[in-house]
Amino acid sequence: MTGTSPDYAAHLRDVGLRPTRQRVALARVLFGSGHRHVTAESLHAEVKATRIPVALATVYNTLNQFRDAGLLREVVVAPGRSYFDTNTGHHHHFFVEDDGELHDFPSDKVTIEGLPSPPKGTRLSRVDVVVRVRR
Amino acid sequence: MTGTSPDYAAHLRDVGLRPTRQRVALARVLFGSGHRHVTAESLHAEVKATRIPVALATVYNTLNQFRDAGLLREVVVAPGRSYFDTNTGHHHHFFVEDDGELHDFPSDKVTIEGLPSPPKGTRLSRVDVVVRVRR
DNA sequence: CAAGTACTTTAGAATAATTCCAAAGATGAA
DNA sequence: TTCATCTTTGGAATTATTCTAAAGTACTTG
Ligand SMILES: [Mn+2]
Ligand SMILES: [Mn+2]
Ligand SMILES: [Zn+2]
Ligand SMILES: [Zn+2]
Repeated sequence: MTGTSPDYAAHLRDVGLRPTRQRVALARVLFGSGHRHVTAESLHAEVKATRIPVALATVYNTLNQFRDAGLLREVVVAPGRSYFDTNTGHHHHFFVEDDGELHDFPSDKVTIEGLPSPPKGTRLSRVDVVVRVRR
Repeated sequence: MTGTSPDYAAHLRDVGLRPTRQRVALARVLFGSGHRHVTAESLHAEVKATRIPVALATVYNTLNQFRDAGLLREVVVAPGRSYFDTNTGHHHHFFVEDDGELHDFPSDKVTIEGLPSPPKGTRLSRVDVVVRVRR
């Protein structure tokens, strides 16, 4: 073992969320290993497998809260297909259309130049690049 | 008046679709004026306003068929928010997060360099750039 | 630590977008 | 015209997500 497990309760308090049993369990699964792309359903299944009771509605609530708190980023790639991404840094995605897989790629090698300025009255929020590929 | 109205029936036959009354009506609304971003609902409302009876299911069927035939492109920007775009040429989008508006911008001024090669076993299908902005 | 209050979770109902179904209708090849 | 094939349609079904109101938990304060 290389390190102690992070103090998720403290992290949650930091962003203004009470460290409830289910929020901590969700955080553990989400942030315990490398970066991940999950759906509400897939995350729900995973957490239930850890024997901690969580309702699907709670998973949705929590994912939305984590997103709003900046802990997660939401990526929409197809109708009815919304992923939550634990990688909140600058990066883009490959989306494999056949099976719905999502893969990160770093944005530091990618240059996007010549973007027009935002429509008047608006300010830039984020630039999403999705590279769609097929098998 | 500057020109005769396009022969939508012929266009439809060209892509292997029977020129039914509703498909022609939908094509007319979709392609009769400049480029558009429509939802199934909005298009349904528009066509019904022309006094041609169309079921919402038919609008969905037709939009999917037109998309598969390459007459339309589908743009997904938010969960539950799918637009069909009559502009199938190379271009990208501004998405105004507050109100869901979508605006085109040409891709010819934009340079995207340094994209990594697609994951093995896949070939490139399309690159979508969505610039999210806020009011 | 005991209370009390505010915040959370939850099951299930509700919504919204989209697809499916089987029957009725339209299209076009012969 | 005839007939097989393709389309349309209303309504039910599906899927993703949100809402509701009641029951449970976390923090503040005394
Ligand atoms: Mn899912
Ligand atoms: Mn819509
Ligand atoms: Zn990612
Ligand atoms: Zn467009």
